[in-house]
Amino acid sequence: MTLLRSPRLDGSTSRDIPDATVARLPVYLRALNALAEQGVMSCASNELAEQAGVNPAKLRKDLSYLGSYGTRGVGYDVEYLRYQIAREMGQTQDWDVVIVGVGNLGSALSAYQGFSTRGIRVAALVDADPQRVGTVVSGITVSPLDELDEIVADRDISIGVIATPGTAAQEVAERLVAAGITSILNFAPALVQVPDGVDVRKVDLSIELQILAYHEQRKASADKTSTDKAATA
Amino acid sequence: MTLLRSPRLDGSTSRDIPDATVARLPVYLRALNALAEQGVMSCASNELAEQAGVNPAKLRKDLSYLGSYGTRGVGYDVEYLRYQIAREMGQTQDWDVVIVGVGNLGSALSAYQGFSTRGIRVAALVDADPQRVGTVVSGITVSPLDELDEIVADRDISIGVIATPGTAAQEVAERLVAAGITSILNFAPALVQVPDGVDVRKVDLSIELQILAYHEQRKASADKTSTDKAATA
DNA sequence: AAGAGTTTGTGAACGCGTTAACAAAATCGA
DNA sequence: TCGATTTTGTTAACGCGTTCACAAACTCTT
Ligand SMILES: NC(=O)c1ccc[n+]([C@@H]2O[C@H](COP(=O)([O-])OP(=O)(O)OC[C@H]3O[C@@H](n4cnc5c(N)ncnc54)[C@H](O)[C@@H]3O)[C@@H](O)[C@H]2O)c1
Ligand SMILES: NC(=O)c1ccc[n+]([C@@H]2O[C@H](COP(=O)([O-])OP(=O)(O)OC[C@H]3O[C@@H](n4cnc5c(N)ncnc54)[C@H](O)[C@@H]3O)[C@@H](O)[C@H]2O)c1
Repeated sequence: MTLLRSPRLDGSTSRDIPDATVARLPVYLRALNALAEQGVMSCASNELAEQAGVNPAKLRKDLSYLGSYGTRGVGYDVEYLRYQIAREMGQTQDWDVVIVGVGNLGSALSAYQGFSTRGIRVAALVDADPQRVGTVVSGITVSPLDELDEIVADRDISIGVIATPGTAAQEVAERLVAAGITSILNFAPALVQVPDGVDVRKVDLSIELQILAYHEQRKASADKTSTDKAATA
Repeated sequence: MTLLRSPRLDGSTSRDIPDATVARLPVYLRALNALAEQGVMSCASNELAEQAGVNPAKLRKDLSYLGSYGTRGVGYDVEYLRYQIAREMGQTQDWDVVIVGVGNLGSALSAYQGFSTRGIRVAALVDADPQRVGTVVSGITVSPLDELDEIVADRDISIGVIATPGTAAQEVAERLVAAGITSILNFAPALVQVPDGVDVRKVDLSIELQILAYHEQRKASADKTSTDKAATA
């Protein structure tokens, strides 16, 4: 018998779920939604894993951290599993997000319709530029930076997005934390330091392309090597 | 003596660099640029590691995959190391990129000035919508999907970005591959299947926020638990 | 009721990435 | 020149994540 999980009254587990698993649960959720739309009521780990693009063993191991929601010899009930993952991910409620920096990227994020089906709602937009403040972007009026504290407090927002230039990122992070934000998604190419208890995730689109460029270079030089070899042979 | 690395004429190494290391090299590059701008000529692994936000041992281990570019008792020459990493990453040349899907996100990416300093150049924009084709976005005229093949061939583009809705992602990926693209950055919330030899990286912004929401939920329930305990005590 | 077939949940092995620790190699002062 | 000091490059231990493989648990057929 394992004592790693301690069940709670609401059915959720207190045991930490590995980071790698947490990052995949939304993928499973999406796969389950796709199956549900196709009218599939039940599925085996093989099918769900294929939909999600992962190894079936990995899928089963991931799900085992949540509990035992399948039936041996049968598989998983699509709707039931979907609900269990959604609950574990906190998707039974909507999470309000404030975006700081309403430039090209901030505007694109505000306009994105796909967040709502994933339990994310862009609740407020903030910018330092007086020219932008007061303008309406995707139906939301852009607020000045000064009002960050009230916005976060009034709407009980806990997640902030930094979409300002890198030079402003640290200052914005500090203001977000001071306002009560405890989770930050940072798009600026800059390291932000935050106190313990505040989560920061960074998305660096330049690096993604640089990694691809690296692999392209390797492919190119490998081609060259084999061509050279062929020429020598 | 180690035989893991086989030096080449141009000084590059043929040995595979671990994925985790490749993903950090651009971070080191950025840190070195920052130091160079401050007029720092030389630095120890400690200082560079702090700038980059990583463990010094990790930094040294990462750099050791490239070669032995430091001096014991002294540290690293900022400019020399910067060049070595840039060369390893393929940043001695510019990499042209084609963006497919010039909507909110595609437009934001096209407008981004930060790519150029990282060796990335948005060379072409493609969209399926006749309304968008022919319009000029960030100084680039949007081309129809039909012209993808010529664009990729003429400009010798090897990297493609998918910024279309998820439903179009697989089809777009196939057209990119058919056109000769061998690296894809996919922003659509969909799995794309590609032949061997084609690299795909996926950026899923919804998932980033969902992961933060998960941790928020855990913080909230942990608070609740401790409050409960305090109340019981 | 029992046996054949199916599929989950998990123990165990493996591999990759991280980190600590230290020998090797350089500088510096006497 | 030599010993003290600094800092790299690397080895070894550790931990996390992935994957295999299989017993346990379920269904279905006879
Ligand atoms: N646009 C992209 O595709 C892209 C790609 C990669 C990285 N990024 C990064 O994302 C961030 C945003 O990029 P962008 O293209 O939207 O930039 P942008 O210049 O279009 O917008 C930045 C916005 O931030 C606001 N701002 C500046 N300082 C501020 C402060 N202290 N507080 C609040 N708001 C402030 C500006 O007024 C502006 O509206 C940048 O850090 C950029 O490096 C963007
Ligand atoms: N905007 C965001 O902040 C955001 C956030 C997360 C994820 N995404 C994802 O990024 C992708 C793009 O998002 P967006 O907000 O820019 O969408 P969008 O609707 O604004 O733009 C999509 C563009 O793709 C074009 N398109 C459609 N089918 C095409 C095809 N077959 N070939 C070429 N072009 C085609 C459309 O004409 C349109 O211009 C989507 O998959 C979305 O889910 C966007």
